[in-house]
Amino acid sequence: MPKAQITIKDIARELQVSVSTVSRALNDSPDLSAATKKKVQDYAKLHHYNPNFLALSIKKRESTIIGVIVPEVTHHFFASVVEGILEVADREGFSVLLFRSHEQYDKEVRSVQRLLSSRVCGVLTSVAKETTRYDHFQELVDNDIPVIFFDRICVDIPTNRVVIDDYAGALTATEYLINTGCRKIAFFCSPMHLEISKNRRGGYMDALRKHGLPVDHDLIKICDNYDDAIPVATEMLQSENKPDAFFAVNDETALGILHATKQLHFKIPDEVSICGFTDGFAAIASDPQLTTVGQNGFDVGVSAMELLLERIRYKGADAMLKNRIIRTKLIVRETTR
Amino acid sequence: MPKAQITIKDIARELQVSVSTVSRALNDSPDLSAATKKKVQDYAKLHHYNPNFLALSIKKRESTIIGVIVPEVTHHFFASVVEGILEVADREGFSVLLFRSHEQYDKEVRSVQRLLSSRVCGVLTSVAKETTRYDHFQELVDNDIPVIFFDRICVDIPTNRVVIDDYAGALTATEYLINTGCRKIAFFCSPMHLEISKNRRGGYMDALRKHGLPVDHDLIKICDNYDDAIPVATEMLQSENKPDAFFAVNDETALGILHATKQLHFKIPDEVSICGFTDGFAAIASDPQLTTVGQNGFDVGVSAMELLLERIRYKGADAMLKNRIIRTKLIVRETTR
DNA sequence: TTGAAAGCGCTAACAA
DNA sequence: TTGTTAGCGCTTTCAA
Repeated sequence: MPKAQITIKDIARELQVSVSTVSRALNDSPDLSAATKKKVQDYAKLHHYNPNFLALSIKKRESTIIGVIVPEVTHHFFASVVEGILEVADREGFSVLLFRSHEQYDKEVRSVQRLLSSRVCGVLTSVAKETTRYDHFQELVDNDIPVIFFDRICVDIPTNRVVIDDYAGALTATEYLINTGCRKIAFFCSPMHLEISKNRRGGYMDALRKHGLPVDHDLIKICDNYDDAIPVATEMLQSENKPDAFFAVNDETALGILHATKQLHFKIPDEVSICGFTDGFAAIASDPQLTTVGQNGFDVGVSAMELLLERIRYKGADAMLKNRIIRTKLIVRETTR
Repeated sequence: MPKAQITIKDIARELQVSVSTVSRALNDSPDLSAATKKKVQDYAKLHHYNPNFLALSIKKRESTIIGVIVPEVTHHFFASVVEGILEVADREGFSVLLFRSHEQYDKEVRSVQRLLSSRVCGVLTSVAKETTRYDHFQELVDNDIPVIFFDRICVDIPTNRVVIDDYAGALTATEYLINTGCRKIAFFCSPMHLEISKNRRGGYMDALRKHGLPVDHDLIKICDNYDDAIPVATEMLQSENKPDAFFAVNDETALGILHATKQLHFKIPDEVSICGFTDGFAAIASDPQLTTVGQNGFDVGVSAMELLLERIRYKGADAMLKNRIIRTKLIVRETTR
């Protein structure tokens, strides 16, 4: 923060009025002569006066900066969420302090620390894969800073959450696979301590049960990225217990499976069906185009931000432990029958 | 910023010492008895004291928040840049206030305004497509706030820049197409007022000239996204003047062209070669996999942030109008011979 | 080794 | 209608 920008004090001095007069004029206070007000406002505009948000925050003990921590910015889903958040924030006059945990616990803790020191008025976050303790988030709550979890939520802390309807999304997708004739459906997902993994697996399993299909645990793999998916899928496809369909926790993984399947010259979707989760641009770019469960990240961001605004504005209105569920949509393209 | 967090004043009161003692202890000042220092530090730790960055900034007249404005967070390249920035920022103790212009001039102006009010210590940005006036950026410079442009730079303002080597990238890619036998190479790019368009077109044209090929302006289109590319490419492929290669300003556009080409059943790469620019995940997901000019967004972000740190730390060291050029790398995959 | 006090930019009683 | 003043959390002279 170099060469100080112009302050109300500067204006007061130049215009030979008191700082409070300037403050009132700039805040368009009613008890002020129109002439004075105009004089000050004109001068301010002319000299590009910008209110110092830092001073304002410290004085009014409330800031207009919200903190956001995401695991990874380059993941299409999280990038969309951030865009949704920025959209609402911009409209409502808030700014966003962004952090990336890179899936690491200690980075997440450090980010929370900075957020605390920055006196943000709220935090929106999706927890890192590595994280299994939640004291840092609890500290935010203890300091009365509203926390909204989205997607990768933390069930230990009672607060607002915005989740994708993982269970329903997985159930619908799996049922679709079953209804199109698949019988041995493999499931690739993230580590099981994450709620989204539990929920998606729940949907997957219930779909199988509902249709009288056995749950084969050899068909369930912890594998959630492109590179790892290729060898894992290859091995499964060459085994005795070859699946006739794959359902993956994200598009990258599904596309890795697709790659492996094509290399082994299996017909898609006739011999092997594949379904992803997310619906990023790559799902359209692939050939055959990927069937996937679309999760609208932008809406998640918008909802999370809206929930936060409610918390900030009607703080009296107790609890407000509202949750929001964002519906998914099965987008059938070419990797399923 | 709800229920005030603990302050040095609270600590001073509880410990029956003065605020200056607390301040000194927390800053590990040498002229203080070890006992007092320890007492204060222990108390602070125990009670989760977090220094108030706002107060600090206002007092020291320097903040540790940098502003970043990108056109779009969901574009893979920009998301990578943001990650690079966050990486260095985190390591060096800075926080990032993120804005998205959504390619709109007025949003960009509003973002700069907020950055000014937030008293950030520097700004990293890539200008919106819509932007043709630069007063808002000039205002940052006028207030001695270091501005670093990356990728979509602004040549009117003398400051640091980090650019992709667009010219060389385009030249290399075009030459590769020529060397593999392509003779009628179409070029799809963004609006011409952007420097990146000029530079990439420059590389494209120079490659043609160097190899004695004519520049056919019917083969140059302003078209830079997936959806628009499909009809435009389709029409070209059905015309008399059918190109035997396409070079596009980004992967999305190249993938749109790929889609159109496949629909018309042209053999790729034998009848039609395609080359993109960026190298996002979709380039790997596509089939055939996309040949593209890889631009390392992460490195751009890292370089931009490093340049900013130099500016902040050695502000005396005059000018420092260093630029950084990030090299591209032609990644040959399956859409070229 | 410690404390008192001023001041960063701003707002909001309280006075005038 | 306007000014004076205190104070938000903190650092930093200057004194003690």
